[in-house]
Amino acid sequence: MQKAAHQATIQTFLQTCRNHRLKITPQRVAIFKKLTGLGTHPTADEVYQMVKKDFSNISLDTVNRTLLTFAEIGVVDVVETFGGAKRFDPDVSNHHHFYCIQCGEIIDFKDPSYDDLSDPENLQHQFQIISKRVILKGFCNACLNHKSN
Amino acid sequence: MQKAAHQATIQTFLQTCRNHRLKITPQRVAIFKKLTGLGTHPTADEVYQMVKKDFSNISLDTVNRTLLTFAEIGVVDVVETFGGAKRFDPDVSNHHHFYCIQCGEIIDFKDPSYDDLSDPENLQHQFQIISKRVILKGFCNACLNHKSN
DNA sequence: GTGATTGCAAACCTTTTGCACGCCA
DNA sequence: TGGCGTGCAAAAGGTTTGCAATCAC
Repeated sequence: MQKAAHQATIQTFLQTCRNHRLKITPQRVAIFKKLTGLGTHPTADEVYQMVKKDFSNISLDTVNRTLLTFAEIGVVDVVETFGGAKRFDPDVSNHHHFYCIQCGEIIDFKDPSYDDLSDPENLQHQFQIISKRVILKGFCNACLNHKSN
Repeated sequence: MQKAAHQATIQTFLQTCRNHRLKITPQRVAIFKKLTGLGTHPTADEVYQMVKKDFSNISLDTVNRTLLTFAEIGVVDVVETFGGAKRFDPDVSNHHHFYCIQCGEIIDFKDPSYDDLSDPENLQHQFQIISKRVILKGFCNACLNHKSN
């Protein structure tokens, strides 16, 4: 639950924007603030619905473009999905994902033994590996409980 | 390269259809045959383009629905993507993926040390884990070569 | 001031749905 | 024969693009 350690603060966010010559607009700040502390992996539309509460005339396009820009500068990650809309992860630290094949929820988890996987023999000489993530598939707690009812 | 071991033969495919009370139609057989031996992860439209050569009046809808049906009965997998169209994997055996963040290509690889990851402590009691896959991100060989040119 | 960014609208791509016809079991 | 599966068309959902007005620097 040490979420703070995984996510950029507003100060580092502003600095990241400056480093990339990106203008600091109210829209970008509002979107960034909504993302901090989220434990979920919202779609652009979900972010739009959240931000709209504070910023009633923001457009979905802006949210979309902003999230893609954030992904380019490393403020968010685009996470793997199995069809449907793109999903964004405000937690860019090293972690892994559990995907529920029933409800589609993506659940973050940490596991030290997954964090130091070695580079595979047959790839490491020809490919440049930047990140490694383990994806588990199965049924989440909530869906298992529904089934038994 | 022992692809044959990883994919269903036409006989087991037909049996799988029967087991699931699915009718064996020329469209389904044609789609299945195009998928066997593929080392790639085509979209529905890519499969449609391939099958159309032999089956000129098949519709994209049928290909789409067939691939979803195949996923339900375990003949193909829906693989993780980072936005864009669904991609299907005819190889349903245990393997892992390298994702090139430049060209978007998904490259299969095998790695025995990745195959026996233990279930994570904090999830295994509440979640039912069905499969584990490692996703590497980075630059593939081809993209590295383009960059240096 | 000026170039990046925004909001709007339209276009585009992919997937889903409804329906009548046809074909497999 | 009966019902599943197909092809067509339309709709829906998500993303991208072009453009004029606006805003941050």
